[in-house]
Amino acid sequence: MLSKKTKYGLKALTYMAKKESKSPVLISEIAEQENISKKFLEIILLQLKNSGFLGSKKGKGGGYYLIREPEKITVASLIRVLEGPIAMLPCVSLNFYEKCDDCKNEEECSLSRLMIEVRDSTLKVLENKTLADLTKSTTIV
Amino acid sequence: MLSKKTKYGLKALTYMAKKESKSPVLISEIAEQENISKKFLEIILLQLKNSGFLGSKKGKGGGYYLIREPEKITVASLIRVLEGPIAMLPCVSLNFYEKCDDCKNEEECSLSRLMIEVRDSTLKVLENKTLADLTKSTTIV
DNA sequence: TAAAAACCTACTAAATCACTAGAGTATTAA
DNA sequence: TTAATACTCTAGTGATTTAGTAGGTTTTTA
Repeated sequence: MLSKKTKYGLKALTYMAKKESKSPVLISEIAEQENISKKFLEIILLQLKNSGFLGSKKGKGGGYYLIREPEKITVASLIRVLEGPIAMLPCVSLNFYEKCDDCKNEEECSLSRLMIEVRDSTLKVLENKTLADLTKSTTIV
Repeated sequence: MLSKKTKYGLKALTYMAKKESKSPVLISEIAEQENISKKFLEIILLQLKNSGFLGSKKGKGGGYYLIREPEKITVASLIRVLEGPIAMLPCVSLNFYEKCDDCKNEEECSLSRLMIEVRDSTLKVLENKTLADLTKSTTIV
């Protein structure tokens, strides 16, 4: 399960990507349009800025803006920043690997092979979807 | 991420499935062999019993035993009992559906189509893997 | 009847989640 | 230069979940 933070983050970015104009978008505008608590969204957008996805401008006419093109931002990379690992177990995570403390040795673990399979099938989807894909209307598909 | 409860549950069941003999297996034996806290494992196995995967016998010579054949128990069904939803968002879960409170209407949600895709690719793996698959050695594969 | 083993009740410390309050700081338009 | 704007930072909070622990009860078998 994704946390609300991740869900909100993805929605906010999608909202920003949908707007063609490159002028900064207000936190409050996104919060209102997407039904997200403004204060909570502040934290999320700041984190996305600190991880290099967003830029910001203070003062009147300010707001947040995408730094890279939506086509170049994979959903996988966003989930990793907002949520953490994508794998179901830390011991099969590519980016957040942690050793199992209950396993004698990893090669013998009955779960790891399966969990690697799940991870790879999830990544196949998430690494190939970008922010740009999220902006496309879903109703017709 | 799966909770330790789910991980332990899957490991414990795999351990039981690996033993050919149909005689009951002790909680303490599983706990020791799989490095799981015995008290915590009690809770887990009880839950698996209450959801119809295990039977039990009290007193000397007692223990837990699998009710169905390992080949007939999908990993997906176990995760659903131990962990809950497999989907990344409640609003795209097949078995634990919950409405989004921030979405105006679900058809327009930018995330749902993607999350359905992730769900289906995960299920494709988990619905087709059984406890019997988990008992097979992973080293040679 | 004694030991074994599952079962049950209750509790807990720590972490995480989903926020909220309020002050601070940088920018810009008037 | 002042006032408004809008991001930034610090701090805290209530609810929930996680991962257990303690200790006693019931049932079964030898």
